[in-house]
Amino acid sequence: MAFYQCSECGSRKFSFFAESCEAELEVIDASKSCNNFRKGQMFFYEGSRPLGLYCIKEGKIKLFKTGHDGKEQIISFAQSGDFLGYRSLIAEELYHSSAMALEDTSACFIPKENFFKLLSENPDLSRSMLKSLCHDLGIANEKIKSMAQKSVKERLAETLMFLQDTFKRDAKDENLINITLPREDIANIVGTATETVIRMLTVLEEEKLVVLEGRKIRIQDRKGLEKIAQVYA
Amino acid sequence: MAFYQCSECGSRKFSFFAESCEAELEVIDASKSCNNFRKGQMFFYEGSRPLGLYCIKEGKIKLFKTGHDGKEQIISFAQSGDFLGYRSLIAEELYHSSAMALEDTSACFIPKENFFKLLSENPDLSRSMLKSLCHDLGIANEKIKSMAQKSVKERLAETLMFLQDTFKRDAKDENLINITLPREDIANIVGTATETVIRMLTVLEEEKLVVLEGRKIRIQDRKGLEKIAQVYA
DNA sequence: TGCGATTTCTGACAAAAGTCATTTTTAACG
DNA sequence: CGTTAAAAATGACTTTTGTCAGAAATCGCA
Repeated sequence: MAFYQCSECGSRKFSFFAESCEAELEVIDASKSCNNFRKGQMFFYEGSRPLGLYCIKEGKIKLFKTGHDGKEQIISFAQSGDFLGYRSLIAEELYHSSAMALEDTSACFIPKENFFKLLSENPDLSRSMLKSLCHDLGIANEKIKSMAQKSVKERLAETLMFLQDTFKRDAKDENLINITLPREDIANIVGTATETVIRMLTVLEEEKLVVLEGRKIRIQDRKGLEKIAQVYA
Repeated sequence: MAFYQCSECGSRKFSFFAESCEAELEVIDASKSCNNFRKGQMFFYEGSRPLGLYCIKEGKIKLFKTGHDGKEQIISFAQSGDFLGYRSLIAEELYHSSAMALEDTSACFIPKENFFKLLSENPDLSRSMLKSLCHDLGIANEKIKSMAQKSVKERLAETLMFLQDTFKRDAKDENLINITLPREDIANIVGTATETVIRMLTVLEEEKLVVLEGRKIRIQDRKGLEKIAQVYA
C-alpha cells in the first residue's frame, strides 16, 4: 500500500488540516495509514465501534442509515478533504450510520488516540471543528424542516441543487451534476419512493428545469429550481 | 433585576459549567447579566444576529423555524442548565431559528466576546461542547430518518417518549408528560397537521397506550409506544 | 363562577405519495 | 459489440395525510 504525506496531499487545503504546520503534519504522518477502497466497499457499519477517523484524499462516499424495513436514508456525502466517521468518534458512541464508497477512493486512517491527542494539543483544530459542527447542525435542522413541511417536488429541487453545489469542485461542466447516482439513491436523500423521484424528474424536465442525460442530470434553469424549492404554489 | 451567582445556581450541574472552577465562575459572573422572560416572550428571532448566549436557570423554551407558509417546525427545547443560541453564535451565522419561552423563565446572558474567551482558555469546555454537538448532530440525523421513513403514528409515539424523557427532571408523576403543549405544538414537532395529531392521539388512547387528561398526556404503556415507534406493522 | 375566546374534536372530502406489476431502456461485462 | 441483468419508466390502484368546515369542550380571566 502506498503512503501519501500530508504535506504533499492536494486535498489537504479542503480539510481541517489546511492550516496545520509542518511539525503537526509530520505527527499525523507518523500515526496514519493510507488505504484504498473500491466502489461499493464499506468504511464502517452502523452499530460498530469507531477506532479512528478517515481523511479522504480522493473519491466520493455516501453516509446512510438503514431503516427497519431495510430502506436507506442518505445523511450526507464525503469527498476529498472531508473527515469521515468523526461524529460518532467524538461523541463516544457507536456509529449511527454506515459509509460506502461511491467510487474508488483513497483515504488515510488516523487512530483515535492520535486524533484526540491532536485535538487536545491544537486549539485551532478544536475551534474549527466546533464551528463546522455548529454549521452542520444548522444544515441538519434545516433538512428536518424541509422533510416536515415541503412536498417531494420541492425537496427534489433542493436535492438537485445540493448535489450540484456539493460536487462542483472538479466538474468539467458545472451544470451537469458531477456525481452519478441511481434514482434509488436520490430517493433516499429526498426521503421518498424511487418511482416518485422518477415521476418528479420527468415533471421537472417537462418544465424545462433539468435535462435527463441517461443517469446524469443537467441543471438547465437553476433560478427556476430555486423558486420551486422555496415556495410551492 | 436580581443577580444570581453561578456558584449558587442549582442548574449549573446540568450545564457546560458543571466542572468549572471557582475562578472561572467568577469570570463568568463578572461578564453576565441575569434576565427574566415571561411566557410567550422571545429570546431571539430567526435571521437576527447573535450577540451572545443564554444559560437557562429556570424555565422551558422552544426553538423553532418558520416555514414559507408561516407554519412552525419545532427543532428542540431548552430547560434549566441548557445553553441557548450558541449554535449560530459559534458557526458565526445569523440565527437559524427563533426561541420562545414556554413558561416564565430566568436566564443569564453571556456576551459573545466573553464566551469566546472562555472557550479559548478552557479546553475542557471546548471538548465537552464538541462532544455534545456531535451527540446532537446524531440525534438530528436520526430525526431526518424518522421524518423520511416513519408514519405520523410512529413519529408521534417517538415524540411522546421524547417529551417524557426530556422533561422528567422535576416531574411529580413520571408517567405524566411534564410539559403542557397545545396540540398544534405537538404537530409542529412531529411534522404533521394539528388535526392528524388529534386523531392519532385518540387512536393511541383507544389502544390503551396513553391517557388524555385535558391538555396533559399520560404515558400508560411505554413499552407499547416503543414497539409502535420502531417497527410499524 | 361564568363568559368569551381559544383549543380540541369530528366528519367529509381532496390531494399527495406509496405500492405493485409490467414494459422499456440502459449500461456493465465478457 | 452483443447479451443480459439492472435500472428507469409508466400505469393502475391504494393508502396516508392534509384541508376545510363546523360542533363541542376547555381554559384563562374578570
